[in-house]
Amino acid sequence: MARTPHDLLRARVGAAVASAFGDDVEVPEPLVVPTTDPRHGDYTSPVAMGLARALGRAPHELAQRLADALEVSDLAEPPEVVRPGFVNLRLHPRWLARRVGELAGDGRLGVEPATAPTRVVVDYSGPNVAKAMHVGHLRSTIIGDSVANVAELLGHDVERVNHVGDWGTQFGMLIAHLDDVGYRGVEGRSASLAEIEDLYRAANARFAADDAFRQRARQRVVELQSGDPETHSAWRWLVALSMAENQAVYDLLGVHDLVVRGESTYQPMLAEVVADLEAAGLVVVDDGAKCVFVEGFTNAEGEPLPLIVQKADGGYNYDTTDLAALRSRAELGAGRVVYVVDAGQSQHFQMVFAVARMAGWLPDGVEATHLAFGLVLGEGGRRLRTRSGDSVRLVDLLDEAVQRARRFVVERAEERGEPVPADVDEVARVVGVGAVKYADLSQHRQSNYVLSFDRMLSLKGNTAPYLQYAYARIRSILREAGWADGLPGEPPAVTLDEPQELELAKRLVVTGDVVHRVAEDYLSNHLCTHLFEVAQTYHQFYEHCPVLRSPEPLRSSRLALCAVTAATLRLGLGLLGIEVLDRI
RNA sequence: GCCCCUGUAGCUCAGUUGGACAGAGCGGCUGCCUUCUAAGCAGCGGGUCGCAGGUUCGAGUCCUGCCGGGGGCGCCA
Repeated sequence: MARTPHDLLRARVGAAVASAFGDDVEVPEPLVVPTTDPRHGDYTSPVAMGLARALGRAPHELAQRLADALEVSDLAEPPEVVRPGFVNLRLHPRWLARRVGELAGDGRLGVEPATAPTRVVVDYSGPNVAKAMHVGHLRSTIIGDSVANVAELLGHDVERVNHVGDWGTQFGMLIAHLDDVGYRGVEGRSASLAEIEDLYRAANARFAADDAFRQRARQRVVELQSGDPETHSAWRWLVALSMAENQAVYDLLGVHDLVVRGESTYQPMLAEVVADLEAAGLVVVDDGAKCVFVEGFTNAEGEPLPLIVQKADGGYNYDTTDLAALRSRAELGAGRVVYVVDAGQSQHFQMVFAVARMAGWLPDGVEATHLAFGLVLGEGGRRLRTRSGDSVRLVDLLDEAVQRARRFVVERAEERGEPVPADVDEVARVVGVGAVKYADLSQHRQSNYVLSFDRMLSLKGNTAPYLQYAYARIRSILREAGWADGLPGEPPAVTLDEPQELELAKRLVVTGDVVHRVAEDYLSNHLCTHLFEVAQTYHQFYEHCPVLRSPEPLRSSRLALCAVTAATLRLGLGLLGIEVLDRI
């Protein structure tokens, strides 16, 4: 049983409705909502207004009956019935104080495990072989990693899968081109990804212009698919080089446990996938291609739009691969499969999910979700590009953020006449990368996201540096008090006499609600807002309530508030994949 | 042409399954560093929630239409 105020009040109001109006009334949702205006208390129940019509009574009267039946004296002030028919609830300081004391000894900060843990596959990042990761992969990686973190905290069996683009017709031309420029049989040599990208561009150009080359490229695809050793080893060389370079990005981002299971993984299953679809009577041959038509999807001419599962030339495409991957994941026991892929693919995923359901590969209990996200835009509101028009490489973007953070730390030290900290590189990395991640995650996932170094590193407002700074400040106090390694024994009694203490406690107590909400809607910006509010409320507390200078037992009570705040920030930022520092 | 997303303060954006007088941050202006990190805090200004209808006790939120922005639309992934 969750013990967040929202959950508790929901249960109490539910019980009160049953006792006041009988079990058979249909209870209008929501039972309780947080208020927007503190004058209305902390939470309010609008159910009386929802019941007014069904029961043929005035809302105000029903609200009064509800309030009379409501048993909340242990956690809230007496309910207040107001105007149209709201029942307002204000949390009792004593309850809040006790709850904060409990959180001080709770590593989960009141985040209860999921009631029905399942296997969750999170498919994210998905870079392409022979291409440097660019900003498009940034959001997928950052968002996907956070989704996985949240699911993990709730006790799900989480699998982080990197569906790398390591297969396809493009390898035919690339390998054919390698032959011509002297790369044949030189798998031992090293090459930068930039070099490979140049080769890729050149291959592309030739493929478009040269018939003979096109023929050889196609031949190479056939050889690759049939497992020809020489072709295969060239392919493996490309994959290995690409992934080695990507690894640097993952290291910088602090992304771990991401298991590569690329498109090539599913090659052996494709023929069977198509055969099974045919056996199920779902396949229609159209212009030589094997198609599955899905109701409700049309093309630009208004004609039915198919998912093409086998091309006219016999080859497979990513529709087939994604079907095979989804089927495989369901077979391996996934209860939920989450795809973190840009919004441009949403029709594709809708169709893949639909076909998988038609084929019976996705039982009703298995949930497939496309977590769509918007584009990364430059400051002008256009797609982010370099001056030369290329897409921005992820390493360059992250490096710039880290460099800017470093410059700030150095400049601040100079202003204060202090030496530059010895760990300036570490601080710069944590702050710079954290800023990039937070700027993304604090934005609504579906909207296009305007990337601005100035804003994400502005160090003021709703940014990672602000939160990291708040954390470091708290840690400084805890260190001073000897609390840095944990509580000195049992959680101390907490008192909340100052308004700033009370406000802080109210924020600290709802982390469980917030995390569970984010686990459901996958909108990390709600978690960001919560952390920002916690930090902001903490800073107000910090200004008005001395901690170390206060006499006992007030000192310990305030230290407990500090400890819970620090732990909340660390937990929350951790869920976002953002590190914290004891000193900044 | 069809489908999806989107339009909220000068700028960037929040706004929980419809709930009370729409909120932040940035930028602008004014104060606060012999006191636990001023990357902070306190305060002042600023919005016909794209437009028009509709549903409802109640609409930024739901429905319809229109206007503007983004993305997608059969053998690339």
